[in-house]
Amino acid sequence: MPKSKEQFEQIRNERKDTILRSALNLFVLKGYDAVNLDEVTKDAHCSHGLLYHYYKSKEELYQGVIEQIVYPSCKTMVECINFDQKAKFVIHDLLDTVLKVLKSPNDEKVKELYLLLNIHLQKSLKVVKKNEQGHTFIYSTIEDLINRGKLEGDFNDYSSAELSISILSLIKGIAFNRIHIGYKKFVCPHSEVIMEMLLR
Amino acid sequence: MPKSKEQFEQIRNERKDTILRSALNLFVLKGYDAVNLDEVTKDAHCSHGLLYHYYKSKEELYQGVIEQIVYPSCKTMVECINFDQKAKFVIHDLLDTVLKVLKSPNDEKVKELYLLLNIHLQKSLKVVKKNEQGHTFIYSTIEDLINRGKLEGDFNDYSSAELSISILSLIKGIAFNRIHIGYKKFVCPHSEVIMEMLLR
Amino acid sequence: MPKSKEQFEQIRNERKDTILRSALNLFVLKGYDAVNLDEVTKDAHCSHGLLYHYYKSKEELYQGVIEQIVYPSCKTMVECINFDQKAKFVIHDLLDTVLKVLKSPNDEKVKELYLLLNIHLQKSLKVVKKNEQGHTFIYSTIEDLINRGKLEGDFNDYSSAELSISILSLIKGIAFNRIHIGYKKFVCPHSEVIMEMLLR
Amino acid sequence: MPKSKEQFEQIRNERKDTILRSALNLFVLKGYDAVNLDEVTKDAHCSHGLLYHYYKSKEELYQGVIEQIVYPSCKTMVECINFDQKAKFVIHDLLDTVLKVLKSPNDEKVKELYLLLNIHLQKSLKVVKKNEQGHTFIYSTIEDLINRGKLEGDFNDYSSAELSISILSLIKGIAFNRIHIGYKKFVCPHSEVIMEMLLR
DNA sequence: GATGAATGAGAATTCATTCAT
DNA sequence: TATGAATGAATTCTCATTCAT
Repeated sequence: MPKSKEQFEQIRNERKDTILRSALNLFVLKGYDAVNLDEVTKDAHCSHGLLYHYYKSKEELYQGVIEQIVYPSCKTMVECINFDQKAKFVIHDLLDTVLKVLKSPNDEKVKELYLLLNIHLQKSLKVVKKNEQGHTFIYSTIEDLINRGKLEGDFNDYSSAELSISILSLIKGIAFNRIHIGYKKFVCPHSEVIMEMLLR
Repeated sequence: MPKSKEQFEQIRNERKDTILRSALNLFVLKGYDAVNLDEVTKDAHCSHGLLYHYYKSKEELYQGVIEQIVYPSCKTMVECINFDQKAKFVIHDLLDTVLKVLKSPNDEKVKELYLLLNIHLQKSLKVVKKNEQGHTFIYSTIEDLINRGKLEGDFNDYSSAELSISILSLIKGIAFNRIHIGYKKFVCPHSEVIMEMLLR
Repeated sequence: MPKSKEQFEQIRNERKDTILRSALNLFVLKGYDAVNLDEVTKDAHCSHGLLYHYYKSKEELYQGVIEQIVYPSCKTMVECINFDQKAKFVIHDLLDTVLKVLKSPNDEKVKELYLLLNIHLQKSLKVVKKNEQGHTFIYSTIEDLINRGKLEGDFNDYSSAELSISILSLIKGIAFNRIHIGYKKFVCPHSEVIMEMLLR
Repeated sequence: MPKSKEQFEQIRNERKDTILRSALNLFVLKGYDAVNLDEVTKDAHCSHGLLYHYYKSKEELYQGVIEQIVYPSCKTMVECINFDQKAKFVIHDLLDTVLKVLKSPNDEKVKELYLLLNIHLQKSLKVVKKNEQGHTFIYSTIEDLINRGKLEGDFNDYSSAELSISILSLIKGIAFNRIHIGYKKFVCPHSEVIMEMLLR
């Protein structure tokens, strides 16, 4: 008697998730090109065949990581933020959310965030091209918030583009440190330090 | 008419330099692993044989890039800074120097700076291990300056480690943008914006 | 209400037939090596497990196609021909039978015929080796008929081997066209044209 | 002192030719899909790397075989035919040329001819798509000749399409036999037998 | 009888590196 | 010094086949 559709579905999802987790981990630590699929299959305790059963190529595996893990997870992170407050509080909350993740010992979350901020490192990959808008979306969201904050009289007069780039560059750099230095040695700036760049 | 020793020496150096330049360019744009030496030789208009005549391996080529181009060039950038002023002026000058490079259309200099800030991306390479101190040296230099600035009463009370990491992360992130967005679209923050994080 | 043995038997046979049909179709269109069993299972709406339940290997599947479908079907085609007439009428009838199949829009029959004529394309397969006699049987049947036709004074004096090879090569080639050009564009020669090669 | 351009060119061409010859041979005998590149490299006494140095993929190798060997060779075969005679003589000459090749013990030429007539077996390959016109060109050339022959009063009244397809199918089938049966057992029809189909 | 996840050997492809000249 | 052909190990990817249920 064959398994029910639901049973198969579950097996599939669990296996795919294991594979994606291993892949995420390695992609973050070594970079797309330096990862070889042997490592991934070993880490995920599966055969090459199975990996290719689920993902047609290395590139699709990367895409799976981004779309199945990174995006949903990062969406959840942001969802609890109230965008109806004054802009300075929104940005402060965003920074706090991000820094909280980075300060936590939960490497999984950190890696997801890192990858979100650094997908475009692999410029030649389709997923990346496909989501370039996604990336500019983040930028313009921040920029809009900064503009709002200026109208609300809280932020200084430097150009919003300049300020948003500074904020995001900073976060990206910090995430990078967190990954490559590790939880223990990592020193995390307070959100207030960063807010200094914006506040008048 | 046989060439003199000096002439040979010069040809040698010019060829090596061409190769290093091509390599630098590609390493920055694609990352160490994604670069294949065929591209390098094509870009440098030389044969595989010649490349291997000068550099024993891909890794040594990378090392050559770092030690023959990146370090000397970055040293020069910093040399004109007067470290005897008050710390806040030193840091301001440093930021100005860096931002000036990033704002200029001179991609060569930008790439050198970018690589300086991101060598440690290739953790497995010998050069990188060898120069980890180099990297920590940059951090501690900044941290020392910040400590001095605090004593001089100019900087706020956030931990110096935190502040130096913020500053460097920020610069790294900005350099990244400059590289991947290109000269034309690049928006560069003023050093004053960055100084806001430090000043009380 | 449990199914009776006959019902099971029927389900079995229907399933096997669906699989063989899909396989036949793909083998004809793409050739043995280019077919992968995934396509077959998808086309036949069955699982890998089931396919392997019925046929122990790709090769046995091919064999099944030949022995369960191609041979019986082609036997039937020929059965209605009266071999007691004069040879020239037998050959004419054979040609007409074959050309009628090729001219009809019934792709199934066309494919069966095509495979009959081209089994030996897959020289390494067991079925093919096993049935090489089958193939030479066709040749010698034609050759015998031609010999008879000569004695009956109807055919010209070219060697029978030569003539039988010509006839069969021609049919094979036409069948090939029918398959790869499709029903609509296919132009079919009249049996009389072909008979011209034989008649004195 | 490096080799001169001409020397390199010659080495290249010799090696490429060896590889193409091995490939041609195997493609003809086993079919595109059944050939594995290991056999090719072994047969050509070269490494995988070298094969890929010259041909970017299995498909390009096939293309090389067609364009570098098959086409030029077949062009040469046809070139010595005088197209200014009466159509029936042109066709007769064409048939003679082809049959002469097939009857000769020179397998190389036979294989080239075989591949010319059967490229379209690999429908999915680019070369084949690209040269579909090439194939229809052959058909229409023959058809035109037959039309001319009709006007000249030499050929019968069956449709030219039908006649040209018959002629070509026949040749294709005979070539097939020659390849798979081998020089020794091969029985070749006289061009006169074939002409019977056309002549009134 | 039936399912589709899982395997692994083997095929295609890439690329750092060597070598003869 | 300089060339580019040549290598082969490593990597990506495919697919016939097995297996637990």
